[in-house]
Amino acid sequence: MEIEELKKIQQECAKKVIQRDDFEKLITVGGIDLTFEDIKSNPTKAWASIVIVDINTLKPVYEDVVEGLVDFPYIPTFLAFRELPLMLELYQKIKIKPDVYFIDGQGVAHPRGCGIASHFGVATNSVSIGVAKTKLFGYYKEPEEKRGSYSYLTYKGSIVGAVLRTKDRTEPVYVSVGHRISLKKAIELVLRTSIYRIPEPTRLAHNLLQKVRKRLY
DNA sequence: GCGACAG
DNA sequence: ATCTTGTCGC
Repeated sequence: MEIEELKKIQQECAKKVIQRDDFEKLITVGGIDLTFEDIKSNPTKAWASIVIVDINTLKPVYEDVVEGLVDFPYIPTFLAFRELPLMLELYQKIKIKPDVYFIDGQGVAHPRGCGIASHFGVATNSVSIGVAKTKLFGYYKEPEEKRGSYSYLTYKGSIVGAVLRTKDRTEPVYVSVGHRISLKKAIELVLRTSIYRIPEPTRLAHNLLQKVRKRLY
């Protein structure tokens, strides 16, 4: 498929994104992550996992894994075309749906307004938030060193996300609206679910995958 | 033209 | 994302 067509898909997706709170409750949070058996080869075997935690205890209440083949390469700004298919398989498989999903990567903090977190939210019509470890798009000033402080990610005068410190004196994470939630709530939720730098749902989903990849699970 | 560039 | 042990700092 041509790159231009993929751009159009992202532009259409961006039009559907809802950047305001559109949910009843926010009790369970699911973190989704992917890992690859051999990132050098294409296609490569991969696994997607989800760990759902209760917002009050931050303890897992459900976890699941799916295995599949990924044949699309990693191309900056087109991550969704590589990782979304397996995430959607996982979505279909899970017996319990969380109230909100944390997706590794950007939401609307994307050149065409539809990073993988927004793409996932729109595709499944669910509430989603993008939580990335590094920046893809936008400008910002370094937030204060204390946990909870943040600065906005901006582009051409508009706010596209936030750079949030989830732990004192630790590198911040990049939060942006995925779908059906406001940036304000997204920031609050990521902070509330963070004990370490990476919020618990995502951190646990990542840990689970490391075990799966090493056949320890 | 040059630099940046989620995972 | 992944390859990898020890090591520095809270």
